[in-house]
Amino acid sequence: MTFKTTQILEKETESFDGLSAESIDFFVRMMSIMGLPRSVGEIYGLLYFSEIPLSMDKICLKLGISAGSASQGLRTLRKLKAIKPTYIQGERKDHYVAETEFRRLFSNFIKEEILPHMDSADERIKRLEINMEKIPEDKKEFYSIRIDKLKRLTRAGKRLLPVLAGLLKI
Amino acid sequence: MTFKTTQILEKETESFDGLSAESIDFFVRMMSIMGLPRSVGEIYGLLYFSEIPLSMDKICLKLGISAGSASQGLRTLRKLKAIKPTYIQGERKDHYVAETEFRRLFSNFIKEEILPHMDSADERIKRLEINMEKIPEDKKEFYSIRIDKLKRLTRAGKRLLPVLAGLLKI
DNA sequence: TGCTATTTTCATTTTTTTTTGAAAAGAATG
DNA sequence: CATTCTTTTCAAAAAAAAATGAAAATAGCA
Repeated sequence: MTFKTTQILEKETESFDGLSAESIDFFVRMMSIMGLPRSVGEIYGLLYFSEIPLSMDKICLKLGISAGSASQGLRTLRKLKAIKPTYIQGERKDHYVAETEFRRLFSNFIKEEILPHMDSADERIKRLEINMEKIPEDKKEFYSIRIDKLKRLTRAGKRLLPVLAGLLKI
Repeated sequence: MTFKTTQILEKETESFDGLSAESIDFFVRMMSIMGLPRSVGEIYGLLYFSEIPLSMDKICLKLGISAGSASQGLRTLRKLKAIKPTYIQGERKDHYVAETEFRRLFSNFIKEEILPHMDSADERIKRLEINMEKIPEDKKEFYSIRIDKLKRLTRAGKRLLPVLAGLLKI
């Protein structure tokens, strides 16, 4: 007893079951902690609990999102290697399955989304040091201690974050 | 040669120097990665490079932000223990200094902002399992493998994240 | 207690982010 | 290589998040 659009004849249902709904909810929240938009979590959540690879238009249909959103979301998930394009015999459209190894997912998230910020942080610290030159001698100590802390922070971040994903055995 | 408002007579300058500007820039970006609003980064960045404790109205004045923003931002920073209220002899206003031990800062961030999400994730997983009951026997394996992965993910998160801050020696 | 200084709250406004949808670009097929 | 199917792009719309500012609440002092 599933809803079908009149325009397109589909073999699969257009709506999703309770399991998918909960899964989508789960990943929408998780991705939102990671600063990723709702649509990205929705797509991943749908794929995570799908036994078969889904095409973009099926994703739009099931989630009720626009082609633009789906295209953007799939791009983001591809970049994070959170989904895999899968060849389907005799199908023209791309089909996607979820990458379920979270270790890989987080490792890519750190590499793509966090570490680049660390590099630009380094540049900002360099500019801080340039500004230090104008500081009177007697006040330099306070500032250089603080700048040192920032340096150690970015160094620790760059070292620690990649290790973090490695500790996940999932 | 500093700008002074006509209404309020101040001993300190209202504008901030290049060092503060870079510091604010640094923390605005860092906090934004952590999902915290601009104003929070601005306040922390200002305090981080201030030799003296600052009152809320001084913060508003220096950053050009509203009282509401400052109040909200200070509340957030207090909750994260990223700033310390400091008693100043003969001053009625609260004054704040930055907590510069990043370890403590991140540890509180994880405790306050991340771990609560893990708990609600657990509840969503419970709901997933309830939905499992309606799944036909022959399809159960696929779904229970995936649910298991989610369980292990939240368990790993709850164990790993608190350790992470401990690894920082800053 | 009453007065004043300070901080918080919150409805409204502003800004930023995300989504939409239609047009453009890019494949694949016959 | 022309046609059709599919995906991407991007300006505009919608939604979400953050900031404002004035009123309310709170705290400190005489």
